[in-house]
Amino acid sequence: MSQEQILQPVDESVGYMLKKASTALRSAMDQALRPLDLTVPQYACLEVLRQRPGLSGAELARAVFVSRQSMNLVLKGLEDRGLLTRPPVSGHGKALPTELTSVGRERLLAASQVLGVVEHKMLAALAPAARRRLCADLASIAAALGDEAGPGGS
Amino acid sequence: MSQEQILQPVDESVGYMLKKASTALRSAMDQALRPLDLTVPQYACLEVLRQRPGLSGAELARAVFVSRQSMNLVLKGLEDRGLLTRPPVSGHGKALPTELTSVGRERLLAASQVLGVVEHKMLAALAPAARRRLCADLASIAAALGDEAGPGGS
DNA sequence: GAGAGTGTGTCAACATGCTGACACGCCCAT
DNA sequence: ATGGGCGTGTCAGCATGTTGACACACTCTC
Repeated sequence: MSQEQILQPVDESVGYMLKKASTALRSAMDQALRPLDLTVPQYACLEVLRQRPGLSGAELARAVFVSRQSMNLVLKGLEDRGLLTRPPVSGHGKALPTELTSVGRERLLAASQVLGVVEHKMLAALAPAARRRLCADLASIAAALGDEAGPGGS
Repeated sequence: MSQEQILQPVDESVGYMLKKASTALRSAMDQALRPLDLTVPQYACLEVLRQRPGLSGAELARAVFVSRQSMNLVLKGLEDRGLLTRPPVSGHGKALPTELTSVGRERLLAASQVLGVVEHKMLAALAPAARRRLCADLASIAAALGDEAGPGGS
């Protein structure tokens, strides 16, 4: 029942620093993407879609850690702007495979380059080996906490 | 103009894993705190307040990465439940030093123990040295991206 | 062929959080 | 004492995201 390490300052807590780093990255990405009229979820959606074309909205949602509904809004916005296409089926309940348009691919490329700058800035102080180690550690954390994290819908 | 490392799968992107780990942690903490009727921001608020009693709402907001307004709602909720006290001043524009009540300290202790389990689970695969290294790396990332991240209010 | 089971897209309601803007108190320089 | 600058608390409006629920399509089993 001893107080263990409860007294440690928050700056030494992995959880706190994780939140801090994540918030900083999110903010930096948002700022970098603003000139391109893209939000972070929108970019993430495009990026996942490039790597795995034809994905349905629900699968996309799981990959980007949002709910199906939010992803639907994102997709709607991107579709209206001509960055991706979905087969215009009238009925519900049918998977709508989504694909990037050439405009979408182009926009994604621009976004990748802008975000490359951000990532470089973020990792400038870390050697390649340290980066891989960090990535592996983060993966370990995510796995240990149960992979089914995030908003799982219904 | 070469495609550089654009083709790497998302699983090897530090940014992606950072988001994934952060989401997983947030989800796990939320679930762990639910029985105590506390949300993550509420817990964070209590924890910071324990380490630095008498903090004003705005300072608290910066420490927890939320806006003053959100923090105000959090504080209101916690005050109504008797977990903390603020001097009931009528006018605006004056800093209201906040302090934990004994009930608040007690609740915070319970939360710390519950979250200790989560943290242990999260870091089980990492040796102490690796934990410190991870923490330092995350701090490095946050610093490199500019410390003034997060919702900065007006 | 009929049935359950799973996955999907959509609607409504709700919760959370932020941006913008305002009024007020404190502090320092004049 | 008086003015400006800064920090703070609060209000209104809006955007985003989630939970819960429903209708429909596909597949597998009997």
